[in-house]
Amino acid sequence: MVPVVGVRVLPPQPEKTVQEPVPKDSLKGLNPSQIEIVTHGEGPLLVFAGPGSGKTRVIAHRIAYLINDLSVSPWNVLAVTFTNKAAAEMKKRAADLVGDQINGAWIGTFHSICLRILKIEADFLKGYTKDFVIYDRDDQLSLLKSCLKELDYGERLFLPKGVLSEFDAAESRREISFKDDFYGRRLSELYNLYKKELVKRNAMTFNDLLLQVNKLLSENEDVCARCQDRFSHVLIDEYQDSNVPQYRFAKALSQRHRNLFVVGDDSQSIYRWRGADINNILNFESNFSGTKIAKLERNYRSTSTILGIANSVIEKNQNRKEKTLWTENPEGEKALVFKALDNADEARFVAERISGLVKSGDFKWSDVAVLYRANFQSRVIEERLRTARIPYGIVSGVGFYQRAEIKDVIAYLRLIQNPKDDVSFLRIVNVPPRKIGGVTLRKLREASQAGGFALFEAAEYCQEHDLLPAQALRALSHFIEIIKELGSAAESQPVARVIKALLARTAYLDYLGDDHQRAENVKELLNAAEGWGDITLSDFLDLVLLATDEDRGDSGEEEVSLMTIHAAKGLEFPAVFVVGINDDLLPHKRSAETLGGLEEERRLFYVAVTRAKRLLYLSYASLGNAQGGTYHARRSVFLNDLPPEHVVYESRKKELSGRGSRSYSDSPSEENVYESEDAGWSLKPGQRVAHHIFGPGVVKRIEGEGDKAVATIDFFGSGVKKILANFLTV
DNA sequence: AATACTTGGCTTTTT
DNA sequence: GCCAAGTATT
Repeated sequence: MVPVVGVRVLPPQPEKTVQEPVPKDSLKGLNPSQIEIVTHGEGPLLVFAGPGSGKTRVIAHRIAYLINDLSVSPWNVLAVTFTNKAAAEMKKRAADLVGDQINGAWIGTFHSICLRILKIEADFLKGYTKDFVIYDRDDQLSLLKSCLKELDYGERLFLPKGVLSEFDAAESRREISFKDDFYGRRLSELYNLYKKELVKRNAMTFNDLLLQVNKLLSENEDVCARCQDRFSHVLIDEYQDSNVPQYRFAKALSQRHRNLFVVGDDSQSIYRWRGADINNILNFESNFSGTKIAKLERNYRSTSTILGIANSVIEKNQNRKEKTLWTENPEGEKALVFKALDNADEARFVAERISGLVKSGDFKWSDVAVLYRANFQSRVIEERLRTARIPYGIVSGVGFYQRAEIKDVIAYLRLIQNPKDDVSFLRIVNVPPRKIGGVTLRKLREASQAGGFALFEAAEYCQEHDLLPAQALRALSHFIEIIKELGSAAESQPVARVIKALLARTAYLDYLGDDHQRAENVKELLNAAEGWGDITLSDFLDLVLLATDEDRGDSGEEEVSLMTIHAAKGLEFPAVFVVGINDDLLPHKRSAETLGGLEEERRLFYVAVTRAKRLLYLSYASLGNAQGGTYHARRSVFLNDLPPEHVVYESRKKELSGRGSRSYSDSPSEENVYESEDAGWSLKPGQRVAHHIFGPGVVKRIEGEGDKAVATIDFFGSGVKKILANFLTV
């Protein structure tokens, strides 16, 4: 019952506005710091909300407070999140407090909000019509591939995936630009072509939704004023995950009324690799003058033991806002650190313990989660859980809308709505097979380039002017006919009818043959369309293209959840196993390549630890096996940061008949043997060391101590480099 | 259009 | 060392 640390620092209370502070329902069940936040007056507010501190609750209550207590019209409220799931949750929680009024407010993801704005203001868009479609990653890749073909750069230098991530990186920077070197200039040329082609196809990428709105807001005063007036109160969740365009969007919208309410936790910022900029939250104060700051540090989720571990893990990071989680929850069990012989042994440990937990009667399968750094790690675990007959489910994987059969149907719908969509055209022109092959397509492409129109238009042209062999023409005419027919159906009928007609007309389900799962998926899509009632094709596409698998994680199924740590963010489980806490894996070896990479990995570990409510198991293998052979694996440096009083160490003894033979010790002394073996801080000049990327070398100089020691190493072959001692093998 | 062979990549992934 | 995607071959 002892709080870990009880000191909370709140800034001086902002002066209360004229509104009467009479607590209504909107403040019911909140603690004092939460109330202070919910009843914040005017101006920007930044809330640092630790894990399990009631973050969603605070946002929902804030919305309710604005509407119920301050009589703000729901119409003036904008609440933004990153995922559909979070948006749905927020809306539901707010609806519980304000009822139907919530439907007046805009609550959604950055992308869905931007899409709505763009559709409303479509007249002011340059180059686009309001029928524009959204390209997902696969669509972008196939477009990019055709651009690469057109420019015909050197073979292997420009891999579509790599180029696309360069583009993503560029678009999340302050200015979209590339280096002025051989590679950069070409990238830039490629980028311009790619963007031009997107406009030509009347298609936007996910990024474009943000960029185009920002462009409108900055270039069109009327649109900007309309938006600013409309959204007098802007709320943003998970602010630490925002990127530069998202920050600009928030800034532009809130410029007039300055009521920007953001909630986040810099310690849970784990998405830098996809553009999130932790500085958005760290520099919020300087970006928005007059900012008030609040912290939510009381945790309602975990035992004080787990929080003690979490606190001491994250404390090692330099680039963070100081905060300390505390709780009035019981102390709970100590966390178990398990040293396994290898991955298989680790999996065995996990399976054994899960069985034990469930046998004890205190836990259901669904109370347990197994978390790992990288997807491939699930394989060994799965194998073991299967043999142990433990039901499990993998969270994530391919989303519903990513599946080939779903994308096919959607490609039909998109082409019907937007005949300029070449990517969709190419996807389905010969699906199901209708004898339109490479030769015909090449001719079509030539015609489209010569005449400056889209492939579908080129097909129509060829049809009218008899420009192709009779056989190809027949196949093509058939296809054109289907699309046109469905197009006119779409004008008067709801999507469900259109999809039905489309399936019938193309015999798509026959094409899938006896693959029942895939046929089921298509029927599921049809069900979804029917569920939306009289929705139009265009609205349906918008919904579907921004949708993801709903409810991940808590599927309600009676099974153990397996997922990456990234996928686990925002979730909680009574018992959590974090596996593979080895150097090179967590922290991942590639994290050493970027400045601040190690800190992000530590935040990832922090996120993993804070998912646990009651029991926490941390395991690692002493023998790794990856890419072929086995190798000597080191335990993660992060395990050095666990407070001794909160953990218990166990390891599997070698070569004892296996089953249940473990050594047990109450102190980490046994582990310390490994620590001194593994740790990088016993380095001396002249010593030979090795680095996983740069290979063997000799230590020249040491600066700093312990974790932060930096060694200057002369690598055989790759020259002199400065390396964090932690990343070296003695 | 289906099949065998080659090649490359191998952290995390939402919208 | 394994898998997926792309290419060549029939």
